[in-house]
Amino acid sequence: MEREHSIIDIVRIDKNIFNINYSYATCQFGDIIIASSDIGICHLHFIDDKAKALSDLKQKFLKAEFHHITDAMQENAIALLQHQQQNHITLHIKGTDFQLKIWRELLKIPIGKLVNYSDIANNINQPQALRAIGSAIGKNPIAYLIPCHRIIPKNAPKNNAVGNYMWGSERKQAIINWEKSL
DNA sequence: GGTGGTTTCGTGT
DNA sequence: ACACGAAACCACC
Repeated sequence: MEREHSIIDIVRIDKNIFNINYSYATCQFGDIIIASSDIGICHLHFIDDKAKALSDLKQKFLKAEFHHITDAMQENAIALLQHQQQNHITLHIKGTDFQLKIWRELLKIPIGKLVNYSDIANNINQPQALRAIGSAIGKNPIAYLIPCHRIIPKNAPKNNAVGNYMWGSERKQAIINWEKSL
């Protein structure tokens, strides 16, 4: 049997994280905060305000100690989202079984490809779970690397739209355009 | 062609 | 037990 090689894989957080490194950066789509445990990237958000971004992060991992450090895992992830390299990345995140299933499904969508919510529903054999899928995608904790920007409503092309996005449809459109131009 | 009600499922409360 | 969504579908206008 052929082993599946993915650039990105997901490990579920199954106990409290004690140490988290975080840093701020600017990428082609805006400012981000990125954080890592000793296992993998645990948080990546587009941000407007650093202080608020940090307090949101701390709120999510109440028992952890935070260190303002840029580590190799973060650098690796930032390089990957700028498509400057193809090293393997581990994401270390919280989620229900259903959410992890959806997020792993999103990781299969190639760069530049757009799919709709029905496609995802059919892929996981739950064609009626459309709204649940929308919610799960919206709760994705790792911006860009889990490519929620590649999911658009079924009639979006006809409406010349890209649908909703946690960090604004304009940014979603910008990311889609950028990937198309690669 | 557009609009509003209905179906449907996972989650947080 | 109940209400809420990053959806889709259908009937109706």
